[in-house]
Amino acid sequence: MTSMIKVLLAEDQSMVREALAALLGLEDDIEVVAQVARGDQVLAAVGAHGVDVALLDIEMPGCTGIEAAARVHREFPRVKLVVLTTFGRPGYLRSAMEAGADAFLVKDAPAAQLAEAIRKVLSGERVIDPTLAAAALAEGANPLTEREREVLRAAADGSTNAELAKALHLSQGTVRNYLSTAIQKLAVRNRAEAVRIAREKGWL
Amino acid sequence: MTSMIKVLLAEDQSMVREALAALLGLEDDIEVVAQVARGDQVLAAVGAHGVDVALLDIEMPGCTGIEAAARVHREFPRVKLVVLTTFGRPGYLRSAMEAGADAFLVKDAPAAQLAEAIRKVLSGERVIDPTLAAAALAEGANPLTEREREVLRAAADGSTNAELAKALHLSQGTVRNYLSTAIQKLAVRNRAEAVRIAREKGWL
DNA sequence: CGATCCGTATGACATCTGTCATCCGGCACG
DNA sequence: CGTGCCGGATGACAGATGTCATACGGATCG
Repeated sequence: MTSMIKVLLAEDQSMVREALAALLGLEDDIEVVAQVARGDQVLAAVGAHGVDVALLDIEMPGCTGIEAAARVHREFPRVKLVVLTTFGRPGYLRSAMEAGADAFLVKDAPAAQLAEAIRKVLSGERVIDPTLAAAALAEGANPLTEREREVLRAAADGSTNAELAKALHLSQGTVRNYLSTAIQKLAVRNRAEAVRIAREKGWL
Repeated sequence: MTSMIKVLLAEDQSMVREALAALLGLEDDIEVVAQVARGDQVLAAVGAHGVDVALLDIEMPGCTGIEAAARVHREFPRVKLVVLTTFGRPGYLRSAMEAGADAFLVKDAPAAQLAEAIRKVLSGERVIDPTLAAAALAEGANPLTEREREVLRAAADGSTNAELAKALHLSQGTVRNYLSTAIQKLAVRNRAEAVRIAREKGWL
């Protein structure tokens, strides 16, 4: 072979990360040259190792894989980005694409698709599950405003209106208004459902 | 070597499952003889392949890895059980141990501990993260009654009292009473927090 | 410039939620 | 046998939540 494909692996759970490394290690044209456990370590590692492809989990401490993807895309536009996630939320796919991802894989998919996706993005292809792509398009864009998202996110842990108001420097009435509009936009009956639905769609 | 250690791998996410298989495949005394993606397929697979060790993820469709562990323990008491989970919830550890697990690992732990744990349980040892064990002991037992757990579980998706009452064949007042006592036992201020805390502790 | 949307806020109102006291029947434990 | 605890229920009450109308300043867009 002319040269190995250099891959960075970003995933917070060591066992999964090292297992994925073992999996990719079985491919004789792929070499895992760096592993990180936090989103905020991705950029530095990409710079340090001259990687060809970054494989990014979404759920990570530090920053999400999507944010990391956006940064890498800005700083190193030639590095290919594969986003890997547990949750096939259409909103995630949308954000990942906006962040410049070249492939979007769910961990439910067969392992063989991983190496395959790495080779495909390197040859300029994009890799997206067609079912997910359809779902993302069918779902439409996130209807929530930035503020509504913030309030909903803050309300997710069961905080009361008074606590939300204090935390976000808003009046209690305003908090209620935002939650009310969010509840209506999501067509649900209370904040708890709103949080759940927004999460499921990847809108939070 | 005299004989390979036969391992069953139960984990719903194909990519993770096959990656773990690749990882274990690197060990020359371990052989993954079966893989399943659902909890309710574990028992049959254990019976069919004469496995020495079953490696069980907790979060799985069909039934949880803990339930699967309990069944295997009843039917095949000589099969060693390693429970693997994303979440280091003390309540999970407790339930896993009660189900007859020999080892309890979190996916955060270094990959090397996996093969190590498999060898240790086969030699009769138990493998438990000491930090987690301490947390499980410090936390005490689940204070919620079966009914309180059920109601809380049903309330987790944001259902209203009326819906809960209908779904559980209870009066609305009774639903409120159960939620109220659960809220007090968990020392929180509303059902949303109660759900969150109970989840975190693995009491749901 | 006017229309529209966002962020913020208030007040009033209806409904939902959480608490408490109280009750019943059943079951377990000393 | 009494004393608890659990499952189940009712009614009353206070406080939290959700809805609606309305308002104002700023931004954006035609």
